[in-house]
Amino acid sequence: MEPTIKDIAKKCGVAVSTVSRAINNHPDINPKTKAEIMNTIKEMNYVPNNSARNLKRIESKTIAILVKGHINHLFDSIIHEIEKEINTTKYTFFLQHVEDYEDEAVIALQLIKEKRLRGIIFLGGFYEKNKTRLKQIHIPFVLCTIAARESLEDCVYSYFAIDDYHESYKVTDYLCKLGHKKIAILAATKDDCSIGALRLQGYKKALEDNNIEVDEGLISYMETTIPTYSMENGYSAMKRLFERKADFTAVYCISDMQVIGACKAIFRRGKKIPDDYSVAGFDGLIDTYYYEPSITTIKQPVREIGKASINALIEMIKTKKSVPGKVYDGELLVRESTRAINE
Amino acid sequence: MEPTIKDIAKKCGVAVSTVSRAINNHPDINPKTKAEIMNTIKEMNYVPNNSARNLKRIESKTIAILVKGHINHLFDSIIHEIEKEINTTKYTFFLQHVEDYEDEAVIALQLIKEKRLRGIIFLGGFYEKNKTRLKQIHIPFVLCTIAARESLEDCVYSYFAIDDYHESYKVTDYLCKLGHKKIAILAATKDDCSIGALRLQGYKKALEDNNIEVDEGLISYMETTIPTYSMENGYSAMKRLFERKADFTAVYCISDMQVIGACKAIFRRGKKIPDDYSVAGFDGLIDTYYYEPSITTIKQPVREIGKASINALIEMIKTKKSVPGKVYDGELLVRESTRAINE
DNA sequence: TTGTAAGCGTTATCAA
DNA sequence: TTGATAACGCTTACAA
Repeated sequence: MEPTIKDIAKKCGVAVSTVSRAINNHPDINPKTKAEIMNTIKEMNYVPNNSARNLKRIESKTIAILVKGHINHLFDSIIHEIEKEINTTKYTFFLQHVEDYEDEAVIALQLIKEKRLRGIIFLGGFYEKNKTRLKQIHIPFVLCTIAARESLEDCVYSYFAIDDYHESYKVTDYLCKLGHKKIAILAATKDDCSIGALRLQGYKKALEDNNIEVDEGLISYMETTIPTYSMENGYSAMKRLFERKADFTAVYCISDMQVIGACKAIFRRGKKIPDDYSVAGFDGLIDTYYYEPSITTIKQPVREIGKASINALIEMIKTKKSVPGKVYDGELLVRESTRAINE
Repeated sequence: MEPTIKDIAKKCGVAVSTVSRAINNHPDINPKTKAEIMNTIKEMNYVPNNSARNLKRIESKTIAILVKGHINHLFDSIIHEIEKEINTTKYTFFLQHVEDYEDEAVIALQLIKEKRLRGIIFLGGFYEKNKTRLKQIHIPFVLCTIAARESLEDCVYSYFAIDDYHESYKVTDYLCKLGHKKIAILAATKDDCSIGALRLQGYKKALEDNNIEVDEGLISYMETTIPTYSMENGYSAMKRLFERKADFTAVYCISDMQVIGACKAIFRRGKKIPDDYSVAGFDGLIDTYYYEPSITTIKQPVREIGKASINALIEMIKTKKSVPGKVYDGELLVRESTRAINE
């Protein structure tokens, strides 16, 4: 049987409260007793039961980061920033992945109880729907890379993200200004109603403003049977574009993972980038920098978003008041995969 | 204040035990009472406190996967397999990331207490050191992608991994057989004493067996200031190789992330792959398939390793007896980045 | 500086 | 089918 605090107390001939004081670094304890206790703790391999601790403790200093969806380089960078920033404070944090089909608000609610959380950062996910659940969260939270469109009256929260619509407009417009008239897009799934939809709308508006008619034949949607926003999906979408003999001189992919798959599909067809096709992505992942040719993309300001998120959260924990959110500008990274066209 | 089980009981005019029966799907409860209880639970937004549950519960059906280090596509694939497999059983699992500087055994010990774990899968990390801690783990565990060299007498455990030394030998030997005599390697950090060291040893042995002298000038170690096994590190290591005017016709990188960085460094220098340099990686990540040119690498059998790991764990939970581990063969994926050389 | 004892929110045992 | 009640392992007043 695993030793408990009682076993330690008994072995040391002290009360459990004394042992508790020892492990929690309370000041009012004889250093000698403490040393002795710590010793037998090591000896007996005692590990305090966290459930019991959490149950009893009034408040922790813990922050949770809930990450929606699977591995994602973009989030990875943001998490890295948050981590760096958090380590300069007295707070600790932990990561929790939330599957695509799970409701992040429900998980959050559970975690709040279980860990006595002080705050939460939501990375990805959401988009309008679970507002009701969100409202039940009575501790401060930040929506990170999620532009909160409606306001949540009773919540203490904030948000930091780019404007997906606007940034998408930006790349597409850049492609137009390069002289491209036939610009294909690798979009999200057809029924997407989150960032995928926003990015598609931005593309359409840019075309429109450049007097180019939107051609449904140049829109290739993600397959639902392949992991979303993956290289595989980009490859497949590109291939389908070719198969239906679509006529275009540039492709814009709404994510950097897709764009890499798309490039490969182009190469496989014996075509060159940017000579035959100009290609652009979205997110600013390092992968596009290392690809050959390096790929033009929109860089999300991950450092700023990460930093702002955690700082706002800590501020809100202190003041118990919402902090105004912020929408950031993305940066168009012009690289080797796009070129001007003259017809 | 958050509602507790007591509040629900009071509101429904029943005892707490009845509420408990309702939320835990016990058979001995009147469906009508249950329905009523579930209703007010929803109404009051009651969420059971997991800490209290874990504290009281005798046994869970929970398995933990402890992942060492940061995001890693290789682990991602394995986790995916484990997940699929676990979902066919009555067990549930959760992922926990362990920072490079944390001791996975310590975390495991805590988790066992806190969550009443039935089993653990360790993904990455370890390598000899924390044997003492490991021995304290009295529930079944699997070392995944970690070849356990010594045996842990009192533990119920298993391991599934490739033979890093042997596989590394395999790629290097392939390069030799292609006619390359001057083969550089992008290795791990100089002080590495885990898979990085094993892969370096395999490289050396292969050269030796092919009557090629190991040239320290052709070994480029990872920088400790850059994230390990990253594209950045590969790029940097490759650049340093060029800067010191190393003479070689092939480069072997001990990980697929590094190899992508290395390729870029080669392109930046105006050289071609495989015309000027043959390039090979290690791990079999999908990224190398989508790169242009596609990159020769050693594919780890992630499906098999993932499946075997979880199946062995469940077997061990049942029988309380260790299951023999297995060392898998990697597969040499010959692609476009390597070519024969004639001098 | 230390000990006693109450209680955190559950589940499990037993009796009704 | 239900209810009362004793744990689970810990922290924390309060008393000594």
